[in-house]
Amino acid sequence: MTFSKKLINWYSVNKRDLPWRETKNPYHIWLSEIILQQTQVNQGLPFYDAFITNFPSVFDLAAAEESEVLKLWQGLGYYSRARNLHASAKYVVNELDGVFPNTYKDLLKLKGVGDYTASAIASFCFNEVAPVVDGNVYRVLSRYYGIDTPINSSKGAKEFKALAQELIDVKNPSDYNQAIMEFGAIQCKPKSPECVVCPFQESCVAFNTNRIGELPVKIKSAKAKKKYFNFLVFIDDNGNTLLEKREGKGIWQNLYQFPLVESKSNLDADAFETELQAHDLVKGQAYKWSQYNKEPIVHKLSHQHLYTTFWVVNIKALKTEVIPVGRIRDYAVPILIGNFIESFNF
DNA sequence: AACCCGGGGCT
DNA sequence: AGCCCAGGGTT
Repeated sequence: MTFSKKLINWYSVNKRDLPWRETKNPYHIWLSEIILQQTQVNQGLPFYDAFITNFPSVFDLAAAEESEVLKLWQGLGYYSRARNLHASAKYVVNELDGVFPNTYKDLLKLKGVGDYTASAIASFCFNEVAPVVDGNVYRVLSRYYGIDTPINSSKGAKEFKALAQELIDVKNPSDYNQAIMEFGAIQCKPKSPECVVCPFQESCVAFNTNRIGELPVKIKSAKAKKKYFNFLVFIDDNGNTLLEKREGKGIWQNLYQFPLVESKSNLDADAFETELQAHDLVKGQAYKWSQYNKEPIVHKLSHQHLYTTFWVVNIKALKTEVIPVGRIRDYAVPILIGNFIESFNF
C-alpha cells in the first residue's frame, strides 16, 4: 500500500471530532485555519466557537469594528492574525461580493493567508491538489524519510514542499492533507511519539536508525531579549483610570495598556519616584503610589522576556481622556494586562 | 536569510 | 527558569 493510502486509512480510524471537520464552508475553514496558526487545537477551540457565534458569516465579520475583533481575539496572541482576518473579510465582502476565493492562487491574495493556509482551504473545501506543509508535516516526513535538512531554512521549505507534492493523493487531497497533519499531531508527536503502535514503524528511517529524537532538525532562534515594563495604573478621585492604545510596529499593535514606562532594569521605589515625578501625566500634581507586585511578573514572548511591575497611582484628577474603571473590560488588552485587571480590586 | 510577532505547556 | 511548539509578514 502507498504511503498516502496508509495514512488515509489511519486517519479514518483515528481522527478526532472537531467542529471545523463538519463543514466545507470556506469561511468557517478559513477562520479555523487562521486561529490554528501557531496554536494548539485545545487552545484555539473556544476562540473558534466564539467567532462562529459572534460572526456567523463573512459579512458579519466585515461589518464589525476592528476593536471588536481584537477584543474577541484577546488572549490568543499573534494579534496581526486578527487584524489581517478582519481586513480580509472586508476584502471578500467589498471586492468579491462576499464570494470566498476558491483556488490556491486566489486564496494567497488574502492578508494573513500564506502557502500553508491557502493549501489547506483549497484542498479541504475545493479538493484542489495542494499539499499542506505545516509543523506536523515537517516532523512526519523528516522522520519517515530521515531528512535532516533544517525545516526552517529556505532549502528545507522547498525540499519538503516538493516531497509533499509527490506524496499527495490526487484523488483525495483533502483527506490526505488532514491525515498527515493529524498523524503528526496525535501519533508522530514531538515528544514521546507512539512508535510502538505505529503502522509505519517498519519503513520509518528515523525509527530504524534510532534518530526519532534528532528529527526534525531546526535552526536555533536567537535568545529572547529582556525588557523592563512599568505600568502606571492611575486611579483618580472619580473612579477613573487610564488606558492607551499601542500604536506603531512592535508587539500588541492596536491593543490597550496602562501608560507604560520602560526602564533599563527593575526600578526600586526611589528610582520609580524619580520617573513618576518627571512624567507628563502627574507633573506638578499631588499623588500617592503603591507598588502592586514586589517581584516582577515575567511575561515570556518568543523574542522578549518582559519583567513587569504594576504601580498603582492615586491622583486627584487626570487632565486627559479617562476611562471609568467599570468600563475597563471593554478594551482589548494583552493577557499580561488582562490578568492584572482580573486580580486587582478596582 | 534574518528577524519579528503571543501565549501555553512541560520539566 | 529554561526548554519546546508553531505560519505569515517585513526588512
